[in-house]
Order: sequence, then structure tokens, then C-alpha cells
Amino acid sequence: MSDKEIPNIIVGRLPLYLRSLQRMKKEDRQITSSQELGERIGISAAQIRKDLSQFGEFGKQGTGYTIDYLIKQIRRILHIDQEWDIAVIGAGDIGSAVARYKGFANRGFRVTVIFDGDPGKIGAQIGDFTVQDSAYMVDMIKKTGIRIAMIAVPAAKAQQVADQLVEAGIQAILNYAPINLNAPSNVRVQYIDPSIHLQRMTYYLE
Amino acid sequence: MSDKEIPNIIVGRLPLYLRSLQRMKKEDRQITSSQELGERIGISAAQIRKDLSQFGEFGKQGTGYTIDYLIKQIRRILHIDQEWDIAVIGAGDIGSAVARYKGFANRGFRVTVIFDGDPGKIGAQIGDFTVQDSAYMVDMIKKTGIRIAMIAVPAAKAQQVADQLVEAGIQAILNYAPINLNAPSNVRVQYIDPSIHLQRMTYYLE
DNA sequence: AGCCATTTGTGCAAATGAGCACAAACAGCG
DNA sequence: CGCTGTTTGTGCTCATTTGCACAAATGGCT
Ligand SMILES: NC(=O)c1ccc[n+]([C@@H]2O[C@H](COP(=O)([O-])OP(=O)(O)OC[C@H]3O[C@@H](n4cnc5c(N)ncnc54)[C@H](O)[C@@H]3O)[C@@H](O)[C@H]2O)c1
Ligand SMILES: NC(=O)c1ccc[n+]([C@@H]2O[C@H](COP(=O)([O-])OP(=O)(O)OC[C@H]3O[C@@H](n4cnc5c(N)ncnc54)[C@H](O)[C@@H]3O)[C@@H](O)[C@H]2O)c1
Repeated sequence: MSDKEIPNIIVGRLPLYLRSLQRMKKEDRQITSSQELGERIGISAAQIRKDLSQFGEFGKQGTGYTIDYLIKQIRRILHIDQEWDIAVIGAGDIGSAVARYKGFANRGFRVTVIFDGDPGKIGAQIGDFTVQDSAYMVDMIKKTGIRIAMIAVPAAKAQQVADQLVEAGIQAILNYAPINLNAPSNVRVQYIDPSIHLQRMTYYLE
Repeated sequence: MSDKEIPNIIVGRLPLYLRSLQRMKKEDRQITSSQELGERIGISAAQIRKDLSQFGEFGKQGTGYTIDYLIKQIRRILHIDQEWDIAVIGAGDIGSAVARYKGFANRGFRVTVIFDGDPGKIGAQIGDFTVQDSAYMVDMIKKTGIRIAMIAVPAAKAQQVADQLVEAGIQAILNYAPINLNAPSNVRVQYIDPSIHLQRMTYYLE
């Protein structure tokens, strides 16, 4: 393990390893190997070993990896040995689904607030949350110090919302709107767009 | 353009090009360049030109690309010069959101049926759809010849649903459940998991 | 018509990523 | 305790991917 910058592509795989490991843990497994992990995820054992070795020596020769320990290590590497608060913008279908989603628990995240601009939605109850007026969004995010946001507003409004989020100090955005966002380079942006995934598959269907 | 197999990574970028081009078209633009497209998406102009050149010569030197024409070409390459029918499995929060989603129109897809196993949900109305009993899922998919499905059931049920889908002849699965699926190699699988994307960003936050 | 500013498509080189294969380490067992 | 069967971490090689840089093509302008 050196302290050279870790390639993006390796960082991108760590969450996949983690998800599989947490699954194994749920199945009451104690130990696994790069071989088994690779088969579950569909990548080579050597690659997993090499990826992990970028960050330290977590395995034991002849035995494999202690699942609990490796989970702890990867969580530490990914900085999810804590819970990150998340703001959701847009209380429509997707925003509501995300706000009610139980799956962030134990993955390092917790939705803490949801905003919408529609007077008809402001004040409504969604799961445990009361929809907040997005007019106060920038202030509230600044005050609470939330650093991660998910955009779930129509594409036409997404850039404008992103600009506000940046102003509010948000440092990571997960964007559900099917549009590329402009953001300063110190703000991370990731995208979720089901059409993109579907189109990546139809190429292979005749 | 040769007929050698196209790398996956290139196929994966085509939908991004397409999304940006369709955006430009909406902005009433007629012509664009690899330069502009690259800036919007955040990748190099040379890469875009090289990617596209794998499939033919679509641009004009000194001018650039005619947006309409390039859209048509990419749609053809990705086999979305048609509308694919999609079955949604699971009428919970995510399944409902997807079934009501208007964004598949003009992107090559159309949800045509949604299934659920819960008697409390079967028969319910979601957008334009009546929730179908998943007991008839395999039969109905076989009969209608649907080839693409989206899984939106709890992780614990996802593999079992996937197995049924494969049996029903489904050839492409978009899985929202946070779990890796086993499927025969002739069935394409893609995943959407917001936790994964969030974790890819927290690595870069201290 | 000739010139200038653009922009494509691509050969080639550089950078990045993946995989092989093996020494070293370790557990279990007789 | 020594032997056997595993599995890790990694040096090295091979494959893939990206980027540079330029000839060729094109349109607009004088
Ligand atoms: N529903 C899906 O399955 C799905 C799938 C993929 C992508 N998306 C994308 O996610 C986004 C949301 O989709 P949806 O189906 O939930 O739409 P929706 O219309 O149900 O909800 C959008 C919400 O955003 C709110 N909004 C609009 N402008 C706002 C602003 N400036 N500030 C705060 N709130 C604002 C609206 O009031 C509305 O409640 C869209 O960009 C859509 O393309 C949705
Ligand atoms: N809600 C989100 O924002 C979100 C985000 C990411 C991932 N997910 C994942 O998507 C999946 C669905 O999430 P959700 O929030 O919609 O859950 P949900 O509990 O609201 O809905 C799940 C639905 O699946 C149905 N179901 C269960 N077993 C079934 C079966 N065998 N056949 C057909 N239907 C069946 C249930 O009756 C229920 O209606 C989960 O795997 C979840 O982890 C959800």
C-alpha cells in the first residue's frame, strides 16, 4: 500500500464489494475469499485482491477475509464509518420513494429533510418527514451543514436547483433528473437514469 | 468502421451522447460538434469522435454533426428505433414511481404492465395501469413476448423473481434491489442502487 | 476563385487497467 | 512437528483505453 492517488475505477468497485459482504454477513457467514466474492459480483478474484491491497492487507493467507473486519475497513475507506445526512429536493414520485426508503440504514446514510416548491406539497407528510418549502432550502442546508443532496425535480429545474445546492455548500449530488449538471469541480455529481441503463442493454438485443 | 466487436465501454457511452443530443434538440439546436458535446458531458472531444467512428462517419468536417441525424443513427445503433415494452415487477414505492414515469417516452421504452404478489395491491390502479397478480407473471410475459423487465421487489425476493423472469423469456433486467443477481449469460442485467452512488462520492469527502 | 477558420476521422503513442502466476503465509491434521 | 491444501499480496506482462496531433474536407468570406 502506497499513498499514491487511488484510481476512480477502484473506488467505484469498493461499494460493490461492501454490498456483497454485507449480504454475506446477513447470511451469517464469517469468512470469505476473493474467489467467492468475485463469483458473486462477477469479477476476477485477482482484481479484488489487487483493489483491496491498495488500501492495506486485510486478508489472511490460507484463510481469506474476515467478513466483519473487511466490512469495517471498507466502510472506513469510503468514509461511511459515520452516517451522512441527506437532503432530498423534490417531493414527487421519486423523491417520496427515496424519503421512505429504509435501505440507507446501515449503508452510511440517512435522509433528514425533503424540500418541494409546490405549495400543494409543502407541509404534506411523507413517511417520517414533513415536506419543507424549498424557498428556505439554501438557508436550512447552510444551517444544518448537510453536505449531500439528491435531486428529484423535473429536468428543466435540475440545474437551477443544483446551483442553489452549491451555494448552500452541498459537496455531493446524486441527480435523478435525466440531464447533465454543471457544478464546480469540488462538488461531486453522480447520476441515476434508468433509460440509460436500459439503452445499454438493448444494444445487445436484436 | 470495421465489424470487430465494439467494446462495452463505448456502447455504455452512447446513451449519454444520445441524452445530451436530445436535450440540444429540445433547445432547438440543429448542429453540434464533438467539442461542445464533450463539454456538456464532461469527456474529451477526441473520445466522442473515436467512439462514433466505430459505427460510421456521421459528421461533416468543418461543420460538425447534424443533431437530428446523429440522434437517428445512435437510436438505430442502440436498437431503440422502436419502442420496447417493459414489465415492472413490484408495485411498491419504486415500482409505482417507474410505472407513472413519463420520461421513457421518446427514449425507446414503454411500461406496459406491472405485477405484485400482495393481494392488497393486486387490482389497484397505478397511473394508467391496474396491478396484475404476479402469479400470472410468467404466463403473461411469455404470451405478450415482453423481453425487458424491471425488478422493484425487496432484495430477499429479487433472485426468485429474476429466475421466474428468465423462465418467462426475459432477456434484459434492470434491477433496483440492492443485490447481485445470478442469470444466464444470454440475459443482460443492469443495476440501480443509490447507496452505491453515494458511497462513490463520500470517499472524496473527508 | 482563393484564403481562412473549423472540425472531422484516425494513425500512433502514452497511459491506464486487468490478469497470470508464484512465493510466502497460514490452518488443519496426522 | 512436518506435510498438505488454501489463499493472499504482488511483480510482471498483456490488453484495453485514452489522448495527441494532423491531413483532409468543408463552408464562409473577401
Ligand atoms: N419517477 C421515476 O421513476 C423517475 C425515474 C427516473 C428519473 N426520474 C426523474 O426524477 C425527477 C423527478 O421525477 P418524479 O417522477 O418524481 O417527478 P414528479 O413530477 O412526480 O416530482 C417532481 C417534484 O419536484 C417539485 N419541484 C419542481 N421544481 C422544484 C424546485 N425548483 N424546487 C423544489 N421542488 C421542485 C415538484 O413540485 C414535484 O413535486 C425528474 O427529473 C424525472 O425525470 C423519475
Ligand atoms: N424506494 C426507494 O427509493 C428505493 C431506492 C433504491 C432501491 N430500492 C429497492 O427497490 C426495491 C423496492 O423498493 P420499494 O421501496 O418500492 O419497496 P416496497 O416495499 O414499497 O415495494 C416492494 C413491493 O414488492 C412486492 N413484492 C414482494 N415480493 C414480490 C414478488 N415475489 N412478486 C411480486 N411482487 C412482490 C411487495 O408486495 C411490494 O408491493 C427494494 O429492493 C429496494 O431495496 C428502493
